[in-house]
Amino acid sequence: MDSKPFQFQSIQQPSVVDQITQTIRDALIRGELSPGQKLPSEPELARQLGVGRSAVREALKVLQAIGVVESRRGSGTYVVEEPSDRMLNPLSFAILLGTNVSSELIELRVMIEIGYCELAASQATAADMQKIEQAARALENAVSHADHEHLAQLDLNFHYAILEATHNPLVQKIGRAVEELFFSSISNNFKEVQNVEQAVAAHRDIITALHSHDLHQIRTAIVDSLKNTPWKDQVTVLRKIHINGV
Amino acid sequence: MDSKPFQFQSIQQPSVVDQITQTIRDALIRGELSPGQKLPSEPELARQLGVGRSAVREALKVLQAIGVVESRRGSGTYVVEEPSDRMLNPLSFAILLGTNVSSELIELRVMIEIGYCELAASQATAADMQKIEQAARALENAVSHADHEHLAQLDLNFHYAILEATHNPLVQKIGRAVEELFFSSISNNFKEVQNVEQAVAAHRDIITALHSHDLHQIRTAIVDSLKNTPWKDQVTVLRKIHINGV
DNA sequence: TATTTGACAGTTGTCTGACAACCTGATACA
DNA sequence: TGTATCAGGTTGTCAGACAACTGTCAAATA
Repeated sequence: MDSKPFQFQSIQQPSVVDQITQTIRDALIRGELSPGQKLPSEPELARQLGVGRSAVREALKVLQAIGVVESRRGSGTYVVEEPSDRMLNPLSFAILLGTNVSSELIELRVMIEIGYCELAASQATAADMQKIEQAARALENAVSHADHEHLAQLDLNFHYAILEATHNPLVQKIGRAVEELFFSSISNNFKEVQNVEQAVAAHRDIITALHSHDLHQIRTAIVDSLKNTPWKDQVTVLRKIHINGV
Repeated sequence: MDSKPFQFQSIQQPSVVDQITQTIRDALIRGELSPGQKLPSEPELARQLGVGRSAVREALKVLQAIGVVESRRGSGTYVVEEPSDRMLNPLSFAILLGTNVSSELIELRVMIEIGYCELAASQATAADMQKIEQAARALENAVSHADHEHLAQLDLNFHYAILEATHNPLVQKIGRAVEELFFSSISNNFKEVQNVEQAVAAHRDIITALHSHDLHQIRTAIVDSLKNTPWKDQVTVLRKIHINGV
């Protein structure tokens, strides 16, 4: 007889480290730990939980990477006061793995960029707009005498300036994460001067659009700005996005 | 004399663990490590990088928590094949930390929701639309005989259905993260039947808007759907967002 | 007195070594 | 051929050690 043996469901103990992470997380949920508060020291935590210090450290390192706690050498480990920049960093990892810089990533960029540009248009102060224009000029002036990496950074700065005009840290973090993903692509794209000039022109269009406060104008400016890229062949995606003759 | 002392710029070394994380991250970006591939063993990594095994372990634990790699005891550590769902969501920690449903979070939600709804409108197949309508009906039918937690889950499902219609895993992931953040708020809001009914009506408007493929209609449907919420008082934010009489 | 310096205990960062639990593939055996 | 056993490698966890750093407080200094 070749009857299959009964199959048990694989039982898996959560690792000690995961349990520690969970424990601290639960303490946060229950409000037993509040922002700014200091955690027990690592040896103390190890003693309380009956585990080794290494396990505690690994757990804390995870919480730290996620942005929940912050360790200060010589002082202690604290629950963060305000969500740190790192909080959304993992997002870029996820993005990296999920896709190979493909049409999906571009769709995401279009969506996010349109979103934060509209928000920026509605929230920007005069000073914000000045900074944005300043960032645009910086790229403009550097076109002739700067390597493509530096130029890409200036391009990034332009988008960061817009993000700052949203006055929304959350949106800024997501926006940054998305833009950074394109850095290397942009950098390579800027090896040819003509592409840089196209970017400069696109930036100018975006600025005008921001000033206009007109949704359609903003959208077209963004979409156009992304048409002159290494992924021209995926413009199909872009076309899919603007629906109503926008 | 009370001349101010010279001020040095604070110099800070990134920690060894962070450097390791960065190193592996870079290898991923450069494509030197592809999904499914096995990493060197911990002692080997420690040797190659000239660091202790603890540091390597902490770095790997971080990458593991983020969902980038997966460690199999007795076998080795591998780059994950497909981004796992158990990847703990960094965003959800934000809400634990007193970043409670603030105006910023709502802005983000409006931005993301409008984005993915437009994308869904352009990409949805007939089957997708059917699933969306089905999800809407599920909530509708449950209004009278279900607790508010269950109702909130159904509300969530409706948005998930829209997200699936985008056919973009990346957008889905981000969309889910954002929506989940509002789960508890939604849940509480649904304690009163009248609010559920408003949500049902809003869903119907959204479906109509999706069918229409009209940008303006989609935007207004989304914005309206968010007006009947516990954060009515923050509608100012919403008003700021639609710019041109949309 | 007011300020700086120095010593000290406590904390995190990192390394090393050790062992248990576990997986995998090869080997020996029936 | 198919099965059981074994050896080596790998991760999970612990323990101990030391360096680097921080905050505190008393002593020395102006």
